[in-house]
Amino acid sequence: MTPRALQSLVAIAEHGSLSRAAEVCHLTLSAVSMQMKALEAELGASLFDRTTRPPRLTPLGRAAAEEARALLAAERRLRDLCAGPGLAGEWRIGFIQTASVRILPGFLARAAAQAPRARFAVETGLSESFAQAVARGRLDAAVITRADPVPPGLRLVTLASEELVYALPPGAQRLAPAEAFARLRFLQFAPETGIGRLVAAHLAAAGLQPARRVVLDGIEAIMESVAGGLGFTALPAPDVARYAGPGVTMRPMRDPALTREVVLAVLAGSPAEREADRLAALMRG
Amino acid sequence: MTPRALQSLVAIAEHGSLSRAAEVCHLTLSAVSMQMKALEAELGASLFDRTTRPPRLTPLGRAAAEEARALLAAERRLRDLCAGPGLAGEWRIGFIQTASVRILPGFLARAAAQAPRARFAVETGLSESFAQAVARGRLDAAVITRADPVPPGLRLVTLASEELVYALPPGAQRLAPAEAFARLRFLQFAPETGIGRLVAAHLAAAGLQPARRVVLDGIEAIMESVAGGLGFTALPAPDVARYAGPGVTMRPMRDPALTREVVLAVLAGSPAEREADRLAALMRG
DNA sequence: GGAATTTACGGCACACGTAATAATG
DNA sequence: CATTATTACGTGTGCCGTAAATTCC
Repeated sequence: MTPRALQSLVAIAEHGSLSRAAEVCHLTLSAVSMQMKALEAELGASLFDRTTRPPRLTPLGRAAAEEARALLAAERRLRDLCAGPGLAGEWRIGFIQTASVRILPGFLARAAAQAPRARFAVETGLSESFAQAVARGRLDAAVITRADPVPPGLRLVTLASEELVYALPPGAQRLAPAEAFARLRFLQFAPETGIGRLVAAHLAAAGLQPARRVVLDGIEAIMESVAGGLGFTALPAPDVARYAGPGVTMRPMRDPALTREVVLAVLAGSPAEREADRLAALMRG
Repeated sequence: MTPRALQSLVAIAEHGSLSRAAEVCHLTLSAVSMQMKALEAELGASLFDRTTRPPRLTPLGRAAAEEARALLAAERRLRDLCAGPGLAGEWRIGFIQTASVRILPGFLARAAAQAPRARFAVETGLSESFAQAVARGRLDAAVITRADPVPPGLRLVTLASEELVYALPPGAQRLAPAEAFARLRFLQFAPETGIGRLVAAHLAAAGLQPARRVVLDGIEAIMESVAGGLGFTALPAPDVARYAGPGVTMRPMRDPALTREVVLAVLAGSPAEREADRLAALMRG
């Protein structure tokens, strides 16, 4: 049951004789004859009626040729999958929350158009666990917030650099940040997230002690709370812009400025590293 | 790209390492390693990330394993098609008109239940051309009206013996056949058909000369015409019974009696001959 | 008799096991 | 240091081409 024998069987079904099939397959008539004999022996069935010249396919032989066609089509699909240029295969990619909203849809759309032989199994989660998953090979790549130190073995490709800004609730437009920390609730993004960790470290380094603090684990929830006057926050400017309600004001951070990098993380030395730039290009748009 | 190598690839995808795959496939670790190396060379793609132990499948490798699964499933379908007992394959069978109405539906229903691995490509036509088609191998079998002499090389299995009867129109119940031939139109089934030929030969042998004759090529059309009073006819009793309208009377032929045999014709010596009895059993019900 | 298929035979390629070596965790 | 994979090497299987024998038309 070598693929070549099945190819010959299909050729016989198409051309009606072993000799013509042999020509088409660039084989000797003798080789084709032996292939068919071996095939019949292996399948334990008679595929040909040999009481006539040329031998005719039996009903079973015709059906077998049909199945052989399907098998050969599967083989061609396998070859095509690997042969073509560009991204191919099943990519397991993690996206942090902000990226799943701002990057993922465009990425999938562009990938479907420009890399039709690639499929994507996407999951959402936190930067830290994604970094570990990429390092361990459970994921091929992940879009995360860059955190120092860079885990060893990971290569990072920057997708975007985003300035963090304060978002102040309605009625607090004039409030200086220092006053805000004294007088308002600080709505803090959960510190197990990349952004949350960055903000917490920033506060500690700048010696900023919020009078009151509420920890939330969703950006949209935080911004809705800001719009509702519950307090202020510090988040990437694009997210603030995305979710800011009426009356919410955006104020650059000057204590000092803080940016977060959205990066694509891949395992250094892995095959994914060679495709990292291509993936990043699809993610940037 | 031998099937065994693909089997190994799938096993690696399932079990996560070459060594476990080798166990499962009853192969040496070395053999599996070489299979994968050969596979990558043939496909021109790297399926494994070998910077780690055990090597991990690349995204392309995972997708390739998926396609390999499909290919192996196709192989299993081919084996299953040929392995099982009973009728299998694609049978090209011809049915004459009367058989297509009275035998074909039940045959297909019983075959679907009792021979699920068989498919049937059915066509309708005339006994004579079907006999030729079976003799030439264009059809595997045909249900036809037996005609003497039996074409050489054909084997016939009787499915049914049907008496031919006269069908007389409303108002002619009392008419003796001899009178009918003198006074009524004879609605004759087209003589290129098996029944038509039989009837024509019978008339000639019995010296019966219809006063007027109309040739039609459909049994239903003939019987509708009889019911409409256009004339009388001679047809197999089951067909007359099937289509007889109100007032139509059936009268046995006594000049002398005439029967037609419905037979299954197969090519002697062909693989189909070995299945002829099984086919006939499915046709008789 | 002639075309097509099957059988016989020889060579070559290749898949696999054993064993030694290398690389990763 | 143990586990796992790769490389080296030898053997046997089996695929295929050439050529002779056979079979059907």
